[in-house]
Amino acid sequence: MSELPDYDPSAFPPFAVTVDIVVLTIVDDRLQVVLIERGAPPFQGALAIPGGFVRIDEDLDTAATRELIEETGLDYLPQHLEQFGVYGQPGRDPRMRVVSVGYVAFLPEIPIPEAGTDAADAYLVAVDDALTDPGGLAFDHHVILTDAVEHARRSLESATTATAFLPPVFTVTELRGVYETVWGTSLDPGNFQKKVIDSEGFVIATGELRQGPRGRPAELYRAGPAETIDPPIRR
Amino acid sequence: MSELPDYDPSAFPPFAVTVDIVVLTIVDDRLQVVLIERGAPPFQGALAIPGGFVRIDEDLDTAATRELIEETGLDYLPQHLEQFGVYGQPGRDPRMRVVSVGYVAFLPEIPIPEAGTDAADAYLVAVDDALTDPGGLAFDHHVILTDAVEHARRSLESATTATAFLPPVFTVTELRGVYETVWGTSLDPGNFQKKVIDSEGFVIATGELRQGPRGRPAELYRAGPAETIDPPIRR
DNA sequence: ACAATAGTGTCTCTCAGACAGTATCGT
DNA sequence: ACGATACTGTCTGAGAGACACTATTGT
Repeated sequence: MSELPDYDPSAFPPFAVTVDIVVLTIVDDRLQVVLIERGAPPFQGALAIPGGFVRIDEDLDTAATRELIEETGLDYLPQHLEQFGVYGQPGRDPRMRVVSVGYVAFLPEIPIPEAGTDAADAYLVAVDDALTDPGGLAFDHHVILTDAVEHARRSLESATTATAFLPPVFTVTELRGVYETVWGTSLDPGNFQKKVIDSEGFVIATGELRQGPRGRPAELYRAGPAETIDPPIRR
Repeated sequence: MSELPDYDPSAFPPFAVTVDIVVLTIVDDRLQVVLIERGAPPFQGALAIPGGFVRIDEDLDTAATRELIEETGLDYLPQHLEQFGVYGQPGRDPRMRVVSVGYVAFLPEIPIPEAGTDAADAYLVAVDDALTDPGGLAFDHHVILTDAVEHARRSLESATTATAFLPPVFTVTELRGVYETVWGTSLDPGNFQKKVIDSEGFVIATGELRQGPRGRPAELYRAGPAETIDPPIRR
């Protein structure tokens, strides 16, 4: 079958469609992901990326937003929720044919509830730890998490998504910390400062200062209107 | 419903899953796309991106490859077939809930059959023409084609995908023509030459020459092993 | 010789990276 | 005063773009 006209609507192959949400945040200078513990087979007791069925009258993005709010108890609409891939290998769910749309969300360090609205327990796990054992996650979630992190790393290069990891007001040093944590590199503070300030619309100075425990007070910024960084910041 | 354990496999929302293949090629220095004419409602007589149902035991990439071969009569495996997005808006197909996975393929100028294995007529249409009228394509295929072209444009910047538009052996001028056609810009011949030759593993000199209708003969190259271009070629 | 196409050399400007230097705080 | 952190200035080298120049063909 290769085109729509000649099909029987009652005989199409039965698929389930789900969204999986990779919620990334930075805590203790480590990139962390929200994982839930599965309470029933298959993969009972294993950690999994939160997700759920798309409702029959619901848009994919809407389903992703709904699931994110259900799982994290978020009380506002996430700014950065991006689709990064589709996973439909037959047998990836042993019970039936499931096609899953992968989304990645960037959140500031906020209180993530230990359990969502459903009975499952939710945890914040360092990405490095979650990926050490290739079979440590349920289903094909090891691949999905790997792809999500790579998507996030690339996104920081030419998009202004890094600010989504931070509260509304932040310092340049904190922004640099996001890059260093997500990329796993260290960046020159002086050069990063100039690059960010020169990049039109990336950050906006508030005029306020914040005093840290030591040293000169840092100027406070908020996210600017720009969505891309040109030229990009290189890893 | 937010997690898999507590669902009834016989009561999941019934979705159909399809793949849509945006086949891009360059003919007459214009970026062209393979479109088929729909023979039945809805959108009877309108042009549409070729696609079809994913079989119940078939991988998404396999389904895309199969559809591509069915639609174009290709007798080899395409090197560049990339997933670029998922389209699942309720109502995008008026008959039922269809989630479609978008793939884009790059082909050299080869004889595209005017009709595939099914009864539908197939055409090669300039992308600019196909996108002039926002309602000119069936379903949401205007959006899908727009996204596919943007994916292709970005792909040329930092990946070596441009060679997929050319035969196995080609000149640097022909490669530059791919960039100019896909990007809709004009590039400096001298600078492009140096950039491509200096880019490790992008192209490999064959030592052969090809004489055009006029001028100095051009050296012939074939695609190299590199998959990325670093630093990228900027638009 | 001349036009046309292929390819090289040269100059300039931008920008990333290295790193020294200055500013402003707490102790 | 001193250390720590924030920020600025300066130098250098890589690379993109503009463009002149050379190379090799057909007419």
